[in-house]
Amino acid sequence: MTIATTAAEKQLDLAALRNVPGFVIRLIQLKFFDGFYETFAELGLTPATYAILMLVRDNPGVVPSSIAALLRLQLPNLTKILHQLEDAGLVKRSRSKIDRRAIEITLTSKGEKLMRDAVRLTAPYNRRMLAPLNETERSTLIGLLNRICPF
Amino acid sequence: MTIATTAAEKQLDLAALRNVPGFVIRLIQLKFFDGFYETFAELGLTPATYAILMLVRDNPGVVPSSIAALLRLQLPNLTKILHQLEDAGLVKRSRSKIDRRAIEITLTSKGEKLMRDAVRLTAPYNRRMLAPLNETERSTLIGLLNRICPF
DNA sequence: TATTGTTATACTCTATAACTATA
DNA sequence: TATAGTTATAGAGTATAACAATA
Repeated sequence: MTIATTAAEKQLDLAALRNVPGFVIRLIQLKFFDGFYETFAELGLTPATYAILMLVRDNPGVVPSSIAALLRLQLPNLTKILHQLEDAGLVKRSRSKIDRRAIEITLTSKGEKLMRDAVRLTAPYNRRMLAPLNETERSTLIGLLNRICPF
Repeated sequence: MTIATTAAEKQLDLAALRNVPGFVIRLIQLKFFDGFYETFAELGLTPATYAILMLVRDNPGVVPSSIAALLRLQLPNLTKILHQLEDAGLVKRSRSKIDRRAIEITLTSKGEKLMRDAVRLTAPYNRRMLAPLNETERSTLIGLLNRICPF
């Protein structure tokens, strides 16, 4: 006989952990990541590149240090990703004329097209992840999450 | 002059990303992890070991495959952690008499004491992470999160 | 034949230190 | 002297394959 591996089968007591938001949020985040790859893998996007490209789309000329601070990435790690995105022809890096240490990041037309495709997949993805909630509850959740989001 | 690195300083447009719950949840999760280490590092706990030990506390005799399935850990990775917890004297591993392939995990008295200490820190930690919300909003958020949590 | 747990290993993500060029 | 970005590297977390013991 197989040992049951789901909470329901095993009748595990999860009451304590369910009241630890950090634990619940971690499981939800894993669910969102799994769902993200199911939805966006066909575009070659990861959660990190999606966020970076969307940030660049809405803030053309943004510099790596700003991107890193907002997305909580270390600059060395972001540098590598930006070079990959440049190699893929999705972003352009150009020296700032104001501060020649800084690199201004913008989307290429290929990058813009990719993000248009990504945007089309975003609403269905969000709906699928929040499927257990009705429209009002989704809005409430998004509002509360933004209140505790660190920016 | 220093290039501003916070969203507020740079006046970055984040409207699109704020409406992507997966993105907001990722940032919140990083905040919870940072806060967790600030609070629980003195006890030597990580988010993973906290969850494992709490699960074992409430479900003595639970087997590794059940823990792994619930916490979304791969069994080989959990095996290593469980051996570390055993070496630290926090859990006991004993062969199941029903299925001699299975290992039943229980807390030692040292493990029980550690989790009593951890529980004392949990409520203040949760309150600190949810500080921007009032009591009603915290309950609403926890309820909604549990609705979309995958178990 | 399938499952539990283990070992070994590889891969990704993240973090840190040292360097350059610019300010 | 400090900052932006880069390079190299190390560490943690996660994933996969092969195996022994048991069902």
